[in-house]
Amino acid sequence: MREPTAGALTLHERIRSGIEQKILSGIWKPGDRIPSEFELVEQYGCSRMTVSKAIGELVQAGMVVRRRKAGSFVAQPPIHSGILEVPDIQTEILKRGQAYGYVLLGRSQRKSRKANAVEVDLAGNGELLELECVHFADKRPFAYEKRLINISAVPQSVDANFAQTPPGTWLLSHVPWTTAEHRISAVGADLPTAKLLDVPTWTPCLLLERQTWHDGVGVTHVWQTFPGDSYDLVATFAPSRSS
Amino acid sequence: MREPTAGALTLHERIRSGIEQKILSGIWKPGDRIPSEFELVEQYGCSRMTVSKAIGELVQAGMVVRRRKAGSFVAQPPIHSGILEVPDIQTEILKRGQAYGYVLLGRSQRKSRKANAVEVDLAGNGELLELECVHFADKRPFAYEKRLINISAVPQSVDANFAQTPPGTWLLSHVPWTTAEHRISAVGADLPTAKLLDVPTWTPCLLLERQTWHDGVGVTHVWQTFPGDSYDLVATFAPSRSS
DNA sequence: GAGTGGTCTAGACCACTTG
DNA sequence: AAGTGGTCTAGACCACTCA
Repeated sequence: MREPTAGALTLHERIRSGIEQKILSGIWKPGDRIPSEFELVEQYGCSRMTVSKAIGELVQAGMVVRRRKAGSFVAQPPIHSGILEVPDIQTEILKRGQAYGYVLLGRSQRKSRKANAVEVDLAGNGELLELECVHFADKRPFAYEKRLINISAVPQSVDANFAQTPPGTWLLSHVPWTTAEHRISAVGADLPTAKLLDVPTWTPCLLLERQTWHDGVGVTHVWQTFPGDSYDLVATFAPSRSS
Repeated sequence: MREPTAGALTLHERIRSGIEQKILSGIWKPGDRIPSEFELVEQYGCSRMTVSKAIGELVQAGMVVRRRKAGSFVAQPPIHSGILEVPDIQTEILKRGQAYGYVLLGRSQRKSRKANAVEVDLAGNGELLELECVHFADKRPFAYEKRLINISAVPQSVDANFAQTPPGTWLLSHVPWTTAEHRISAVGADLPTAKLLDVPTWTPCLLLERQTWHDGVGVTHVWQTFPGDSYDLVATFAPSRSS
């Protein structure tokens, strides 16, 4: 019993990894039921504790929820995993009790430019969708957004109606389980941005730059500019972390 | 065997919680060895699996590290738990390969002012230590910092030599396992700040405001102003989270 | 070498919740 | 009522690593 650490992975790690792959690759979607512990016990020919441990880790990672009698299910992906609350702007504004508005300024489809490191990093030399828009809270400009979408990662995006749905909101519901990197800095609003945001030129603004991946593939790269007084990013840390 | 869900906590939760309390309260300090699994088995009169599960959760939470033969130890507290990298400024600058410098501008001890919500929230109506300083990277101003310390939470701070050690660095090594809340916004540098940072007035700056607690008690509240072009906050998210 | 954690088993009973 | 997860036990063997 027990192979000599087969494949450098322990049994519960292999079980965990198997389920994780199904989820991250999108084969099992949020809300889908995963096999019951008994089914996995049969499939892997191990004891129930081992399966339970594997699933338990996925629960702690927030990828799975378990319900007695019902079974275990793929979790709804959190809004960028819940620590730094940088969610969808529409959601954020509505949560503040303000009216949300949105105007699409531009939309174009083109090849990524070799000279542009960001574009190459996002989409190689494939096709890009470029979007520009402004978000409004209670009729006042709240953020200016410029976004690139890697079309090969999200082919449906070419048919999406971004005149009605903001791209961030649309992407959230079409590409779950993403990894993201955020970069936050302070900039002065240049003339065109200032005009769009209805603030004086050179007003201090938060610039939030975010690159998103799904399954290792670049999905979108977005620049959002917020007037400094209209938006705070808040993050709370308790002593806790997993690997 | 097995009380009827005694105290609403399961056995492994009680074991976990017991150890956690010892760590969070500072009775067991980073690097200290915690009892071996066998000792805990005897102490709680349960099986080893149960103890192992409790410790395993603390490992996943990053509060404990286990080493074969040696035992299990209280982990070194992470720099504010590793997601939003807002570490100690000195560490950050040295990591960039720049020379670190620091000047203490002011230091005073006084009562917290009732009219000031931040001060009351931090220290009730107790004593405060107020510090102002500037951090330098390669001889150039990097950040202006204003800080309040709750003396009753960190009595040793009144004797600390902040002319030599920056308060952030000092606190990190004297008050581990803190909880923190960050608030990030963009502001223009006012005249005194601009002079200290050696930038033009009204330069866009990141304002990072951080309140820190230890064991439920306010420790420090700090405002750090960074010229917008000299500092980016970076945060990476993978699909994972614990409770 | 001996002590520690790491993993795993084959059971058991319980509690929840859904059908 | 039955199926599911939740917890726990009392063992076992292994692998690492410190003394």
